[in-house]
Amino acid sequence: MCPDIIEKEEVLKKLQAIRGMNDLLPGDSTAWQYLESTVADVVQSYGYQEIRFPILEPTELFKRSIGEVTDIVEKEMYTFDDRNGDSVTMRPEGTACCVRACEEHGLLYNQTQRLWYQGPMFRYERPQKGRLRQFHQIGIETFGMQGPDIDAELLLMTARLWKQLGIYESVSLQLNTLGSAEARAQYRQALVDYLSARKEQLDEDSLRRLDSNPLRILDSKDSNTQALLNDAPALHDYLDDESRLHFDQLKALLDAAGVDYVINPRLVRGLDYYSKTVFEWVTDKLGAQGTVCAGGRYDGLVEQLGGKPTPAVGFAMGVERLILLLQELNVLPEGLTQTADVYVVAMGDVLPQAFAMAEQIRNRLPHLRVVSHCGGGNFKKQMKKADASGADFAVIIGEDEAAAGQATLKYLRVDQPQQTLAVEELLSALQD
RNA sequence: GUGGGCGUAGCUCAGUUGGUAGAGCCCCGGAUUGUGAUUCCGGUCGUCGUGGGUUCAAGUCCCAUCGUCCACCCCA
Repeated sequence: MCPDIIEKEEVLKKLQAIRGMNDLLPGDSTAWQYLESTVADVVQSYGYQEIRFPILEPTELFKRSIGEVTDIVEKEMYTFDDRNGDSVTMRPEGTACCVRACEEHGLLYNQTQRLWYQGPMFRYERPQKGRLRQFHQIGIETFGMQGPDIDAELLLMTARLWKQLGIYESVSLQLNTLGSAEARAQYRQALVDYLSARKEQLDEDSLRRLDSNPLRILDSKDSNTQALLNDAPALHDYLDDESRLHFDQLKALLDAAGVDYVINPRLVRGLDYYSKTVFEWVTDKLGAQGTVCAGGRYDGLVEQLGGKPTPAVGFAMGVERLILLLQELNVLPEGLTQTADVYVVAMGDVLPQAFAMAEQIRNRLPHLRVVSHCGGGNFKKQMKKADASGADFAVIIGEDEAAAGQATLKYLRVDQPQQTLAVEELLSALQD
C-alpha cells in the first residue's frame, strides 16, 4: 500500500476533539445564548460589570490561591512550560484570576467592586455527566464589602436568576459558615484529633484526607464515616463571635427576603481560600454532579496573593450543568431552534429583485431574521425550506411580482390568506 | 487514578444457539411543472470502533486496544 495513504488514515483517526472537551453545535448554541443573556441581564440589573482575563496564568497563582494540597492543584491542572521556561496553567477556576487582574490594575484600592465574568475552565478529570475537562463557568466576585448584606445580595441575585430560568423549584440552597481562619484552624485540629483516635473506622478516602484536607471528610459519602461524624466536634461550637453574628445577620436577611435555605453543617468547600459564608445551590435532577452554583466568602485571598487585606465574596455557576438542568426540566423557551423569521423565496429569473427585497426588510426591520433562499430548486423545494427554517412568513417573489415591484406574503404558522403587496405594505404587515 | 456499561447508516436503535446487515427519523425524487408542515409511492446511506485469535463460517465467541457513558474520587 502507498505510504501516503497509510499516513492519511492514521491522521484521520486522530482528528477528533480531545477527551472531555466538547463541541457546541448549532442545535445547542441557542440554549447557551439564552442562558448567557438571561444571566447577563440579571447581574447587570444589580449593577455588576463584566471583567475578562486570560485563560493562561502563571502556575504560581493557582498554587497560592486554591491550595497546594488540593486535588485541583495536585493532579488536575493543565500545566506546561511556556517557550521561555515559565510554568503556565490553563485556569481551573476564575476567582484567583479575577483577584490577580483586579490587584494588578488597582481596582481594589479604596473602592468596592461588583464584577462578573464568563468563560472556559480546565481540569484534567475523568469525564462524566456534568463534568468535563473544558467546562464553562459564569462567575461573580465582589470586593471591599465585609458585611453580610453583600452575601445576601449575591444569594438574592441567584434566586432571582433561578426564578427567571424556571428552575427555582428544583434547586435548594445549602448554607454554612466556616468561621474565621483562626476558628477554622482550631476546629480542624479538634476534628483531626477526634478522627485520628478512630482511624480504624475511617474509609480509605477519608483516611487519606485526614492529612491533606480533613474538613472534606465532613461530606464523605461513606455511611460508616458519616455515622462516626455524628459524635465528632461540630464546627459551630468553634465559631468566633464575629462569624456567628455575620451568619445570623445573613440568615435574617434571607428570611426577610423570602429566600429559603438549608443549614448544612457538613458543607465545606474544596478550595482552601474560603472563610465565613459558604453555600451551594444543588439539584437532585442531574445525578452525581448536582451542584449547579457554589461559592462563599474569601476575605483572606487578596492578601494571600499579595494585596492589602480586602473582604470578598463570590460564586461560580456551571454552564453545562445549568443547560442540562434546563433541558431536563424542559423549561427552555420555545422557538430556540427557529433560525429565521422571514424566508424569501425566489422563483424564476428574479434573484436581483429578491435580494433587494431581503435587504430592504433588513434595513427597515432589523430585529427580524431574514433568510434568502440560495441554491436554486423548484418552488416546492423552496417552500419546504421556508417551513423547515421555522419562519413565520414566506416572502415570495416570482416573475409576476418582480415585474410589478411587489411580493407575495404567505403566513406559514397561522391560517390566513396570502396577499400580494407593494413594498411598503409588505413592510408594515411584517411589522406586526 | 479505580470500577462497571456500551461502541451496528448522519441521528435513535433492532439483530435469536455463530449461517447472505435491518427499522424508524433525516435527506432526495415523485403523486402536485407557482405553494410548506399532513398523506401515499419510490430511492440513497455501512470498512458492524480498530487490530489480532478461534471457526468451514464472526456484528455475534476470546484477547488486546481506542473511544464513549455512568459511578467512585473531585467539583461548577
